[in-house]
Amino acid sequence: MTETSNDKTAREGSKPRIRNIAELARMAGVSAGTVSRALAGKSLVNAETRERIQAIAREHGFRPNQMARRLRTQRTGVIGVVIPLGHERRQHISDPFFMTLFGHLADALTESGHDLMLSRVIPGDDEWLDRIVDSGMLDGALVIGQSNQMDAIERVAERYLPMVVWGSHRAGQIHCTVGTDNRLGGRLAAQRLLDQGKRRLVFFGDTGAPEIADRLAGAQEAVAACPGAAAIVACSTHLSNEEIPEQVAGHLNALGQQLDGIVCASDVIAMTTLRLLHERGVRVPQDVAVTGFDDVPIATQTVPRLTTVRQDIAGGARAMVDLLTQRIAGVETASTIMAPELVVRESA
Amino acid sequence: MTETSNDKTAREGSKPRIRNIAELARMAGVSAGTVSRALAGKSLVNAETRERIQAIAREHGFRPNQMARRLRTQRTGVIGVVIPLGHERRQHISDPFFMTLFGHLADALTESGHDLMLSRVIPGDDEWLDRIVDSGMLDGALVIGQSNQMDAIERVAERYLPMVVWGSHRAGQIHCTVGTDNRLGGRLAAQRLLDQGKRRLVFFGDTGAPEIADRLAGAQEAVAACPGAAAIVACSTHLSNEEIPEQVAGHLNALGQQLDGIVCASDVIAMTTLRLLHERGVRVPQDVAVTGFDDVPIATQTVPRLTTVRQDIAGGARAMVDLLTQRIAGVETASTIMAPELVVRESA
DNA sequence: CGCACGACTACAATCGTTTGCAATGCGGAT
DNA sequence: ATCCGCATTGCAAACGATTGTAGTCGTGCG
Repeated sequence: MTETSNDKTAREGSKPRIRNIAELARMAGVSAGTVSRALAGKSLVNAETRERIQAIAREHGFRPNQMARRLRTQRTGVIGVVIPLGHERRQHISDPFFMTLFGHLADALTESGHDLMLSRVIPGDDEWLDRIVDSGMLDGALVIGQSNQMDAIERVAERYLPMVVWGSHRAGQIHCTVGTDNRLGGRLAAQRLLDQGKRRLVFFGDTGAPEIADRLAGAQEAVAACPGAAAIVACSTHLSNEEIPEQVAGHLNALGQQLDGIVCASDVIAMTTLRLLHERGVRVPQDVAVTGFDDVPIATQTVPRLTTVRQDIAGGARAMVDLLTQRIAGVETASTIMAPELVVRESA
Repeated sequence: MTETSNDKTAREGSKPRIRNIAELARMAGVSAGTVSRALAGKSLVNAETRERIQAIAREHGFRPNQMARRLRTQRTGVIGVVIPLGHERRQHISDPFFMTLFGHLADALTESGHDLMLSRVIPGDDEWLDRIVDSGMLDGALVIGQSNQMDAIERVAERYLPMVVWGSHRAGQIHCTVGTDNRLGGRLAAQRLLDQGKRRLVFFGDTGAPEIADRLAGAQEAVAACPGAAAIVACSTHLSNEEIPEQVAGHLNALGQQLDGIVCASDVIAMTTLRLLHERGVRVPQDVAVTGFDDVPIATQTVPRLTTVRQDIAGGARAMVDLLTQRIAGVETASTIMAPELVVRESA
């Protein structure tokens, strides 16, 4: 304890902290402007002075104040990542899909030299997104999921270019999205079940979000095109972890033997469904087949392993950052729709 | 399309954008200082003028420039959340435990009126943390996991007060941590297996991180105290999702019938272990019992449901934010060690 | 020897707020 | 009538960097 204090004092004594560029300038015997240029590594300053200045800065661990720099240059290097929790107020952020996407976004942004600022918002009014993009500390915004906030997003997009949204693209929509063809994805999932001879399909998911609604629509298309298949039953199931087990259990009880295939709107829902079916002694996929959606990492570790519709999350994250970079530069980009892919494992 | 453009023009025409406080001041016929006070809702300005100014601001969607504000006030309202990826370079961020903690941190910070800036760093030199805390845009920093970077963290803690770290607390350590008593946790897990009559225990985890090393140490203690139990076998298993299946499979193959209990360093490792045991026809928990660690949400949805050591993640997040708030205010706080809790489900 | 030029470097304006202090105006008390 | 205090508001100095422009110095060439 005592030693520690001494060390600390000694260390700080040898390195009086430099507060700003002017102080460093005084120490180096030059002006503030020169220091600024030297630290930026510009060639306008004599190589020798530059080296000397950088040496002092390194020695004292000096780092120019970012706020001042950003105020002056009018660019922050910060990208806002926004997760609107419109239809899901609880722990949405722990959803593995969002987290995986978020992780890849963090990677891509870091790589392109940006910082990432997270905002989780529960939209209270219709100004929530305005507040974020007008905060004056963002070079651009990435919105993860449209939730039920299409209107607010659309309105901001009319005037704010550097924004890219993960989600569905609807005809005539102004805001730039990156997303999977959810309708096709839903169709692929349902088709797989139909191909396995299933005829009484059920859909678990919350159609309040446009992505999910599209998945259901796709599944319905597939069923409608299959003679002999019963119309698909849509069961509302929230995405939040706490509520899934209870809701899915409720659906399963209510439906009884009335089903032989389940299209789940996400892998998390599917995982819970698998467990509940197992507990009821229902064999998967023989008695009931189950498909997921997303193909998050844990989908490969379920029992049985999950047949699911894969979204290219890493590719999507890269696309979002690419598009955003262009939009920051003033280019008006078009939306990107990625093709989903059926990954057949054991559950269907 | 055409309508859209018109709408846009009309909208923008009716609301010329206000660039700064001075412009607003001119419109309101007052000085910039008054506007500043009015927008801050201070009582020094006449209630009537204040209302008028706020009305104009609202009308034009004006929001004071945060960079300037922060430069002037010398506080950013931003907390940095840092995830060092020292011993794990790949997709560590998608680890459910970190994500759950991260989500709760985001909640707690939002609630206390802070913004959150994420930095994932792969420590290349020993200055990575210095760069972050000296960036001049953070009021404080929260470090998630010590990885193998104790030294760098410790060095920064000597001079930088507003920092709180999730992880282990070692004697004489300067930096403030919040974490679980990992040694006790490891002991609880191993003891559970011993209580179930298991005698040949194995540990899966990467002891490069101090938390994990503590868990192993605890498990070893329990085994050492049990007559007739074989010394625990430690198998290095990385935390990254991609590598777990392969490594665990390798361990299981190598060990053959030599084990009847597995202490996993995380729920994710446990989940994969369960699946691989299932594929090999090994019954859990009859033939081999398995424990996890963390009690993340998915632990309740495995087959069979996972017996695990629970960390109070939500409580930990709150504690981290509380301590950080105190440290920002200049108080030197002590570390918090939370008690782990054995959650018995089906796997052990 | 003088002048022009190149290479640096100093000076000062600027970014948009916040905030201590001074100034103004008005009403009431002496 | 004078003065004091209170409630407002204006003024101007920070905050700490960046950057265009102007100035200085030494050198090479005519």
